[in-house]
Amino acid sequence: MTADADVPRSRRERPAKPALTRAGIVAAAVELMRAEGLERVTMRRLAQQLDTGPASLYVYVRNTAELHAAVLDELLGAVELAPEGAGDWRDRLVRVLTSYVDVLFAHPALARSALVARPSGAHYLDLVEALLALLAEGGVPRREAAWALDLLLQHATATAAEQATRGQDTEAQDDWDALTAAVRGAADERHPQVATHGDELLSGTPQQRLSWGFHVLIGGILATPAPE
Amino acid sequence: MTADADVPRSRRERPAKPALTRAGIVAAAVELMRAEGLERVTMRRLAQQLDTGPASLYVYVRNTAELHAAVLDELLGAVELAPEGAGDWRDRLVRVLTSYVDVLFAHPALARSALVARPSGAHYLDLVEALLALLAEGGVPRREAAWALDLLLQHATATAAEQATRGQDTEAQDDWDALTAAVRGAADERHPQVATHGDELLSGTPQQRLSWGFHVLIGGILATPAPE
DNA sequence: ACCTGAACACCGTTCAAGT
DNA sequence: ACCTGAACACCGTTCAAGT
Repeated sequence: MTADADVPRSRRERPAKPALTRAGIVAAAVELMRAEGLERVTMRRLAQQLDTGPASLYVYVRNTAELHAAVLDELLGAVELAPEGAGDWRDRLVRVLTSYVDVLFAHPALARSALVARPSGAHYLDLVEALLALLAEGGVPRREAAWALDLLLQHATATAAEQATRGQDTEAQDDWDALTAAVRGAADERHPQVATHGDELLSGTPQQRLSWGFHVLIGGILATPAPE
Repeated sequence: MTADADVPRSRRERPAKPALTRAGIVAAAVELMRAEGLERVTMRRLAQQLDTGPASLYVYVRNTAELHAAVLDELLGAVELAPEGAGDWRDRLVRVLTSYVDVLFAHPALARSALVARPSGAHYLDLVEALLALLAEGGVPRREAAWALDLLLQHATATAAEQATRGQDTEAQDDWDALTAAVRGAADERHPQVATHGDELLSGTPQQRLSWGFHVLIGGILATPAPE
């Protein structure tokens, strides 16, 4: 309080503009995303929020993709890496992955960016560590475990990216409608298999499919040796 | 030629501007993408190419996402649905999927859009039909086949989206460098598993990993009943 | 009825010039 | 040395007004 004495009045009207730091920028980006969604986290809007010009952000962040990656890693801090309760390594593996998907589900567009620019932040490394530990506990050999890691994370991330877009967007519903229409309308001689599988193609909840996918992968991983 | 007689000279200076049609727009979009990449296939640039204003395109295409979906379906016409040569259904399944990945590899950004807005065009339906036929041939029950379809296509599409971005972009190399640096630097007590798996995490060619992924999935699919 | 000029409301990124 | 105003080169989409 007393330190304000030598700050000019004009500067005290609003809370002092905090000095820019990478951490401050990322924190503001997270806040902005929670408030308005990732698509609003642009360099210009974020700069506005921080009471500066967009050029200033480039001192601390290489580009928009790097900014989004930093936001993602921040969120990954919420993943449950050591789920409580009983269960063998498979159950715990699925629970960690499901927690990861939950985090991505809550912030749609982030999952998409995770598919494109693979993260490499501290929280992501923690997640990798936890998953590798569970695979090791299950006796999965090192090479298979390393490759399995990518497969499991890919399934989780891609599912989040797909579902996330579907839930929110209005036009995602249009996509779905178009697909169901295409499936239903495929009862011609060109697509007999599509017609036969019609109901099954549209069946199951996202949760059921995600869970089945994880079990398919775990089963396959245990049974399929990597080359070399 | 003689039909040109009653066309004013000013209109004959350049080749007659063809009437806009959805097919014409999509064809021009494909051409533009082959020449300059998907990121250049914007409404404005495409309109310029077609010698009109961007607003005119909205008469035939709902939005940019739909345009890109139409371009993707066009390209999917090149997927090898009935690969020649011997091999059981698994081999042929992997070959169809690999052909699909090859098509996406050739046009990076398209794979990303396929993950987000699930296509529903004619060529996509042909692909689905071919995959379901192979799964049926392998004795996979209807429900499992329907769900497996999504799993297989998701793996193929996501891999293409990841790899595609990595190959081209300059900053994708930066991502990779950051990741390898993170893995190499993880030899601390916080990430012992990452350190242990260091070499394996970075091992294998994209082709080896893709192929292994398909075999993991096929094995898992055959062994994992869907719920209900 | 069909088409589109012009406008609205934005973007990312760079760099010369300031402090 | 550090920071940033202003500019460059773009976007998607809408709608009133034209033919």
